[in-house]
Amino acid sequence: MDILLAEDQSMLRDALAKLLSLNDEVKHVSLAKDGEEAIQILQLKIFDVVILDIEMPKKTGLDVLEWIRKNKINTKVIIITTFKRCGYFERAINNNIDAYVLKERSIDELMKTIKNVIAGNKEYSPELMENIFTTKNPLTTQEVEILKKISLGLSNKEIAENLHFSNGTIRNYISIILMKLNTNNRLLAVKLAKENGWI
Amino acid sequence: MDILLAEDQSMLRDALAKLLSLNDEVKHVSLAKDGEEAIQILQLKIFDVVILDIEMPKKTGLDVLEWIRKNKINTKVIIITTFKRCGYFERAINNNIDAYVLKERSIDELMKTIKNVIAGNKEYSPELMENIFTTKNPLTTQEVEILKKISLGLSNKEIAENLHFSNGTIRNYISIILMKLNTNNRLLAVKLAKENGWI
DNA sequence: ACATACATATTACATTTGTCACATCAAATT
DNA sequence: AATTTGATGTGACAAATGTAATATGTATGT
Repeated sequence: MDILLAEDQSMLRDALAKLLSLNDEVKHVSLAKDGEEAIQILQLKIFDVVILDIEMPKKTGLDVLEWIRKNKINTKVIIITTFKRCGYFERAINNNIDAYVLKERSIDELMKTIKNVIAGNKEYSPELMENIFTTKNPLTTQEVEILKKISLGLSNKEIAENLHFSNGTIRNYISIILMKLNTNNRLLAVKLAKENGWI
Repeated sequence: MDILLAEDQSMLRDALAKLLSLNDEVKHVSLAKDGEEAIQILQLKIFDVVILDIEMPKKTGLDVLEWIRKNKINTKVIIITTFKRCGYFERAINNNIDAYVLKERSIDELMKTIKNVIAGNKEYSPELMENIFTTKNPLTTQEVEILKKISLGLSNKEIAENLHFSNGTIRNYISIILMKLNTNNRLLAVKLAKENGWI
């Protein structure tokens, strides 16, 4: 088995690589420290399995997943992440992810998952399956865009200039965002959206 | 060497434990999944080195460190963390930490650090030493308290009620906070303070 | 062709947030 | 005893934020 492992936290990347290599069935483990590097490596070589962390600099694991599917790279993809963000999970599912597991698992379980996806099976973390239908992101792309600006600390006026809208339009959008999220100020909206992985 | 490892993320805990155990000099690695568990285990057994993650449920690694020093437990303590928060670092230094390293290191380096502290040396991540003097928390305890409330999304009025002050007083405090942090709205202040580990 | 939805904008308004100057009182300092 | 300092409060104001009703042009569906 040839494996590509993309994970930004050196210690975990290093540890996982060493432990995976100890396994007889694993031929070689390539490493990437961010999404961009992962994509570069994927263009040079074929892997049986690609293991992606989500939150990485440059490009996220989800970005890499989308790139893999768009370019029809023939490989299994496993997402490993700390975060129980349903938004992340949803996006992964939409891109036909093979396995989605939380870092709350052990290495042995990860090994099992790897064999499992190579055998052609899917494997989703059950904790996430539960919530998936209840907490779907209610915001449109535009609204998400605006909420992201808010989360950076921009004022309405700044957002308006930034996105080439009138101040009033932005205020309207924000009003709708607050209504949808059932919050009554921008800070709460940002907090809620972050907790759910929507921004 | 007897080692206690406290880390909430199972995958990393598991991986680190396995790799540390592979080393001949390591006799046994005990595991804790949060700060509270770590303290319990520390009451039962003596360790040469305790390795603590900071952000854990129940009690943080810094809480455990403080407990160790207060109870005069004879052991070396290493903090490993993802976060370059100077506030964290400051608190660790004040409690006579033996080593403070970022998770951006490899396992081999961690092993070196362990030997190093057992030999009686200190080891601080150099990235953090640079900033420590430049970015000291300028806020008073009261101000931090208020900023925390803000970060939860409370309005001025709510904070006032919550802390038994007048609305105006809270506004004054916030005004001072914004001035100190050189920001012009509450969201930016929260963002900045979080990035620096002040709240 | 017509109705509907969508994105954008305007206006007016109420509320919240942030600034500033100053008041009060108690505790600490000189 | 007089002064300074710190914590708390007030009032007045400007600016930002949030709400709501409504308008307009474009695209979409039937």
